[in-house]
Formats: sequence, structure tokens, C-alpha cells
Amino acid sequence: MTMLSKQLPMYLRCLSRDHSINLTHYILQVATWFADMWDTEYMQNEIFKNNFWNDWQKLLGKNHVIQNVKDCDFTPIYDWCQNEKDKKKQMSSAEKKALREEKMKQEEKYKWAIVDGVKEKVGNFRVEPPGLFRGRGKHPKTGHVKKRIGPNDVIINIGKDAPIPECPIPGASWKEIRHDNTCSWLAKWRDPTKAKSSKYVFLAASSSWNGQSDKEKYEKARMLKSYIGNIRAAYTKGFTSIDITKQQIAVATYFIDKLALRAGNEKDDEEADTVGCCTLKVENVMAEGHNKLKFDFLGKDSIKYENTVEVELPVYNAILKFQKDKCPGDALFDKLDTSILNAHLKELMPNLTAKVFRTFNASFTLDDKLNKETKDGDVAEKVVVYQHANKQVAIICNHQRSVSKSHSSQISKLSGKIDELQAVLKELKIDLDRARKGKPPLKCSGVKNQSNLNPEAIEKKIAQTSAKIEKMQRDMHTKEDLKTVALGTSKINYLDPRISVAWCKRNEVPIEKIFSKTLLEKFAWAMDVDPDFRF
DNA sequence: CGTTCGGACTCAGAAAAATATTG
DNA sequence: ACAATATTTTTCTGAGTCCGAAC
Repeated sequence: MTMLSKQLPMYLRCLSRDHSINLTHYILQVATWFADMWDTEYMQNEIFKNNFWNDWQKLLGKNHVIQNVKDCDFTPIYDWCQNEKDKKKQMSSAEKKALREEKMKQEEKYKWAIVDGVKEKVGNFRVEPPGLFRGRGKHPKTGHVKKRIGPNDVIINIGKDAPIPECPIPGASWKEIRHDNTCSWLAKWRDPTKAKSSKYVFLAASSSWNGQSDKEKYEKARMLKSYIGNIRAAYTKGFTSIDITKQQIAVATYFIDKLALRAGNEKDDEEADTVGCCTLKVENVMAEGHNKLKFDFLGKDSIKYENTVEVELPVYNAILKFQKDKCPGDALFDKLDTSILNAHLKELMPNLTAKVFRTFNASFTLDDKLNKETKDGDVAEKVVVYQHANKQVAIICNHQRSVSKSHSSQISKLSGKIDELQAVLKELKIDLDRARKGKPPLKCSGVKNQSNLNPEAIEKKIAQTSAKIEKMQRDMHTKEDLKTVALGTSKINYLDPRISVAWCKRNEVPIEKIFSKTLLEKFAWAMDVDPDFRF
């Protein structure tokens, strides 16, 4: 707020030619959030702009001088924002360091919780700052103002005898102090963008509570291994069931098993229109002949799922039957929802739900690929094998990332360097030829110290250059290969860390080559696994 | 009973920050 | 060595899953 008062006159000048317009700090702040996004694609998004305008107009009031967002020139505020960012960037590294240390010092007291007498790290200890809501995909609420959360919004959950945390805003108080030991959250507040849901402060991923729950997740997925044969036999039988609900359950389970689809809960119209298995619409699956089904839909986070797969004939015929007499927009599995599906899965294995198949599929695939593809070689080669296996998993789970803005320029840069090196190599080969005949090297050659070059030295140089070229070509290929694939999501959420730790032990690969510092902490529970561990 | 609702937790890619590489 | 740039790691918060209670 102090910062804002300094900005006030600036904002006033920016927002209107009429300097007398009185805008409150909050109205200005909301305008700044909008202006700061002037150079983003959100400015082409009519829903975003309309939602912003509607909320902003409410703040301005009905009879405000500003009657149309189009009359406002936001570019001066945008310029001011850019300038502030530049100033931050231009700080010396010493200044940045001092600022960082000051921040660390202030935050230290919020970072820890004593749980059952053990000091545990807290995950997100800050409430989310206000701003303009940015949903993913075509979100109907994008652009709406997300309001500031204060102590009065926050429920604290602590032990009965624990001291109540000091309220950071003088005069204000917490909404409620609760003593519920049946759940793990430390604080929560209502999500300002979704009336029905809450935001939570949980322990960090490295906490023992989360570690235990992680381990249980993987143990359940491992249990599926011994049930999967029967489950597959059961759904194969179900493909031709005359009971249409049973038939739909069978085909849906097949998709979840074979394609690692998510369960697919119902969504309301206040959210982006995405689907999972149970909510697939008839147009999301196309029968293409020769038992091939083409899947095309937007899944979680509006990530496109596109995959053409050959299925068993009874599945193919069942899909044709489910689509019969339906229109686009109709549910493919009209007799199903996630609770029916999961209730059925629980009959096949204790506590089995749809998501377990994803964990099972991912971890099983990693274990399988690692053990089939690892060969003798140095650490670097083995890490490549791991990354390759990790990539197969990411593809199965459809974990994508957007291509970085500088990707193509980085590729052409690399390719340019390879061309240069190849030219050097060509000259070296000529020089080698000449050196063997006792002639001096060519002047234009990239070789320095030409006076004392013998054939052996040139040969060595050729070998070095060739190796360099090969490495760069491999790097370029990998970069292109992984430009849309996100490897991290599966590593964090789907791959039993014991597979990786045991593989590292067996192959003398340092675990640090696979897990970052935070992942090592998160997976502390898996580090003492036996080298023979198999998923 | 289903069906809806909301609570609590897991999982998601983008963006920011930190770190490594390069020229 | 050092600043610019590329890469990796961490943070952020939105978007799912699944459960159980209430209607």
C-alpha cells in the first residue's frame, strides 16, 4: 500500500486525460494488474477483457466518468511496470543477495511446524496474492479479479495446547482456530475464485506425513500388479456383455488400463470444458476402420490428447454401438460416472480406483524399460537410458509442455555451430594430408600454432572435433525430441522412487544424477531400498 | 437409495529463480 | 574472468481425483 501511494499521481495521469478523475488505490491496483499484461496474448482474449472490465466497472461505480474500457490508455501504466521490472533487473548482485537474505530471514518463522513433536517443513506458507485470475485453456472466469485474502478469511488448524500463531496484521484476527487431528492441513481459506472450494496450507513434500502417504500410493499400485491379470480377463469378458452398463464399465476400464486415461469427473459450466474417460463425448473417439480408434480431446489443464490406437474388435464394435443414435456433445459412456466406475473397481481389488492405473502403468513401464534397456557403459550413457525410459512414461501419461519461445532460434544456433565445426574438420583433414606429405598447413585453417603441427597432433584434433560434432548433434536431436515432452511431472508424481534408487545402486549411477535436491528430500523414505527392488 | 455438495488431498504446466555454460 | 545466455530447479496456484455426509 505504501508503494501504491507513491504511484498514485502516475496512475492518474495514465488513466485519463482528465486529471481530476478520482480513482481509489484499489481501482488503480486492479488497473495495474491488467496493464501489466498488455503484451500478453490475454489482450486478444475477449472473455478475459470482458471479465476484467465487468469487475473493474463494479469498482468504478455505475456513474463513473470512465464508461468504456476502450477509452482508457493503459500503455503508460504498462511502461511504468516494465520500468519497475528493469530497475529490479539492474540491481547489483550484492543488492539482490541482500534483498534475498532479508526475505529469507523474515520467512524463517513461517517455514516450520511441530507435528507430533517432530519439526517438519511447511509447504506453501503464504496466502495467494490478489490479482487477475488466469485459468487454463478456455476458462469462463479468466480475467476476473481474485481478491486479497486477510486473516479474517483464514482458519488455523493446530494442536489443542499449541500457541495460536500471531496474526500478522495488527488489529485483525483469524477467522477460526480449530483443533482437528484427523487431517493434515495447517490453515485454509475459501478460494476467492471458486465459492465451493478451499485453499490449504499443507506440510512440504519432504515431510514424513507426505512421504508415508506417497509410499502407500506406490504400494497400492504394486498391489495392482497381482490383480491386473484377473482384471483384464474380467473386462475382456465384459466387452460383449448384454448389460450395457457392464459393457461400458468394461470398455472404460480397458481405456484406463491401456491408455492411462484419467477417471473424468463431471465439471460444471464455471470451468473450462475438458474431459476424462467417463466424460468422453461421442466426437472424442472416432472409429477409423481396421479396429483403429482415434482419440482427440482436451484433458486436464486443457492439454490436447491425440492418439490413434488399434483395439480389440469387441471394443471397436462396442464403441460403434455406444455412438449409435447420439449427437456430438452426448456422453460416450452415458451409463457411467466415476463413482460407478470406482465402485466396480473396488469389487476387483481393495481400495482400487481409476488413478491407481496411471501410477501402476507409469512405474511398471519405468521398471520394465530400465531393466530391458540398461547396458554396460559410462554414467552419462546410463542417464540417457533413464531419460529415455522417463520419456516413454511421459508420453503414456500425456505430460506435455509448451515449446519454449526461443526454441527454434536455439536450434538454428546449434545447427550453425555444427556447420562451423564441420568446416573446420574438413580443413583439418586437408592439413593432415598435407602434413603427411611434409607440406605446411593451409593458411585459412582454423588451427592455431601452425608452425609445430605434426600429423599426430592433427589427428588428435580431428578426433576431438568429430567428438564435439557428434555430441552437439546428439544434444540437438534430444532437444528437438523433448521440446513438447515434460519429464518432471511423472518423476514427481507417478514413478515409484524406489525403482530409480535401486537402479542407481545396481548400475553405480549417483542418485543425484536423477533426483534434484528437493526430490531427494521428498523421496527420503525410498533411499534405503534394496538394490534388487523391482516394482 | 441415488445424487449433490463440499472437503481434503494429489497432480499439472507456466513462470520465476537459481545455477551452469559459453563466448 | 565475467557478463550474457541457456538449462535446471523451485515455486506457484490451478485443475484434477475421490470420499463421505447430507439431502
